[in-house]
Amino acid sequence: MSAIAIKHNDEVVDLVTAEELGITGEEIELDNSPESLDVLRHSTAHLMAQAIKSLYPDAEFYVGPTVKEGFYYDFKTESEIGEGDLKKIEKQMLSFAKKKYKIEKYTISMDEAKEKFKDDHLKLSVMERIKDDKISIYKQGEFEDLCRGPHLPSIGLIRYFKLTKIAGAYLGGDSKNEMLTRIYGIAFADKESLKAHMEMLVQAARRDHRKIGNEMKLFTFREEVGAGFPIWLPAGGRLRARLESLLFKAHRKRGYQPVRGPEMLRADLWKTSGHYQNYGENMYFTQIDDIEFGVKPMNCVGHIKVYEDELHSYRDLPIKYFEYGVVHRHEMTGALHGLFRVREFTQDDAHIFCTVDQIEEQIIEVVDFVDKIMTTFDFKYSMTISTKPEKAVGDAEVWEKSEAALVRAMEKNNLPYTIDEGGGAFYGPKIDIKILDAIGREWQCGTIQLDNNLPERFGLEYNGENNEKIQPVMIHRAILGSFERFIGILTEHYAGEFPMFIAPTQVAIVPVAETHKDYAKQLSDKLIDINADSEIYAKNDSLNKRIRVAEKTRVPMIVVIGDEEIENKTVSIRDRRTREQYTISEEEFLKLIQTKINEVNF
RNA sequence: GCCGACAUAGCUCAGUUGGCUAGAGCAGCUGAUUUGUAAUCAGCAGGCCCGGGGUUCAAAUCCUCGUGUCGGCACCA
Repeated sequence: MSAIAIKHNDEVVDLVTAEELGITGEEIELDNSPESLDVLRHSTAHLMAQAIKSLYPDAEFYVGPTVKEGFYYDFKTESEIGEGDLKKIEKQMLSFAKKKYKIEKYTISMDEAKEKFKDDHLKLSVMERIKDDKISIYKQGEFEDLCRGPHLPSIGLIRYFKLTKIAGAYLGGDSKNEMLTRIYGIAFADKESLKAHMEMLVQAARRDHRKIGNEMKLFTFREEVGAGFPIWLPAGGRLRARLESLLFKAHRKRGYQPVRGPEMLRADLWKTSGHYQNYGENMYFTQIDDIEFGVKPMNCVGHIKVYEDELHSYRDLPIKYFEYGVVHRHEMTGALHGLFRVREFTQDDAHIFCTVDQIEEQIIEVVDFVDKIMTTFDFKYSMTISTKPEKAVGDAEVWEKSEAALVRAMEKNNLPYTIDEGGGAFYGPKIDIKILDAIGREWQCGTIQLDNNLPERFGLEYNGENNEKIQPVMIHRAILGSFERFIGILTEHYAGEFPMFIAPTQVAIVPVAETHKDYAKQLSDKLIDINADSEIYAKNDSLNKRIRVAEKTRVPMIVVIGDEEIENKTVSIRDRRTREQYTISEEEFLKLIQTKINEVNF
């Protein structure tokens, strides 16, 4: 093996550049190390561009970087390119690769470059973004492209790649600009890694909550109902109810009061809150008797009205209201995605009204709450504090105090966090919780936001020690984010194999023959008494078939009941994963289920 | 919203260059069988081929406008 690039002062430099500058460094070989793959994929992107150019001579190219999952190239052509054309492009790429063109490099001045590419409006707009007055050009065969590199010494080294997706993308990532065609691809140093990657994609697709939700009959969508409005089916309803009741208890323990605001409120209120002006595009409005109403996109206003229902003393604070709040948001059609992005969803929403001095302890409590939930579900998670943005409202001192409280809460609990400088909402700083699922994907779910704006707008107050009127701080927080999104994530996280305490059905009971049906029913009733749902598989099918079906429904536990079990008052348990069987007494079995259900407390 | 693809039975999918009564597997129903740990057998039923409109002697198939879904982009208090 020979080097494809070198590492000089921690920077990956390709061989032509190294020679040009007369520098040396640690050799990088063609393997699956991050540095090597980056070079390989970058060159593969160029090879793809070369193939596209030869197939579609009018094509103009924008940028072709490497990304987390491979590479892409943005380009423009008058021809229509569809998914079916990817194969054709791949073939062309291979035929170029076989010619083993060397990848050459030369440098020209910005002015020369502008002259050279004067008919290529995409290249010109790339150059606008470059500050340097020198432009390097990489060339392979007839094809050349301006690029910073680094690249492989020859395209002959590119063999194991695949074009994966074709899509549209706005020039410069701005929706005001024209749309280009983008093709995504992936490349590896060897065949096995490519194969493994493709297999990984298949596995990820198997976990897709839309697919599993359909198989397990958790939820569905219907064209005639409308896009983005999920329908919860019985199995999904049971799962969700379990989650709701666990969480309800957890809130009560922490002193939250269940409340409920109306689904629609007068538009004037949304003007007071600022939603009308700032969020109106995403809201649904209607008229009732000539009065305009807005369907709530958030629950805060309802909770504010609860707060306003009586006078509060500083002795009462903190006051915590929670609600499984159904909200409606007008998401754009293209954004809708299974349960992850819908137009109607239910938040596990709460608002804490407290004094400025209480912020820190409240944050600590919420963060602890978050931790309990996330570890219960085996999620790793990370937190980001977002601070004051340029466009912000409210008192500078309160901002400072609030931000400091968030940071202190993290530090005192020894919690790792990152800071997103200026990423806060206009009304206050926030902590976002990102969860990491079983296959390493990140999801934004929960959020904790400090708000001084709404208390101000609504003139909220409490009586202080000296009977003075003080404005409380409002903390918005959701831990799951929404039941829809969270259940979608859980589904993918567990690949549908939910743990006992939230599974739609805890036990599948399979009676061996018809004579054992009554006993199965009795057992099922006993399970209901301990809050476990079961399903009896007594259809006129072979035992094998019924066990197979039960396995496929992903119930956590299957018990088989026949003469022996009835005689000895036992159950024969079949473990879902290992397929092992063992027999325990009915009493032990019920206790086991009960423990498994109750062991979880947030 | 934008670019591209797709929409056939409850589900997963066939259906040729436009041409006979639109097929299969699973699920469902009926019957036989009563099963000891991953598919017993036979029969039956099931379709406005996403919805309008058009082209044609003839449309699931071609065109067009919607709706929905998928992959991205943009969006995401």
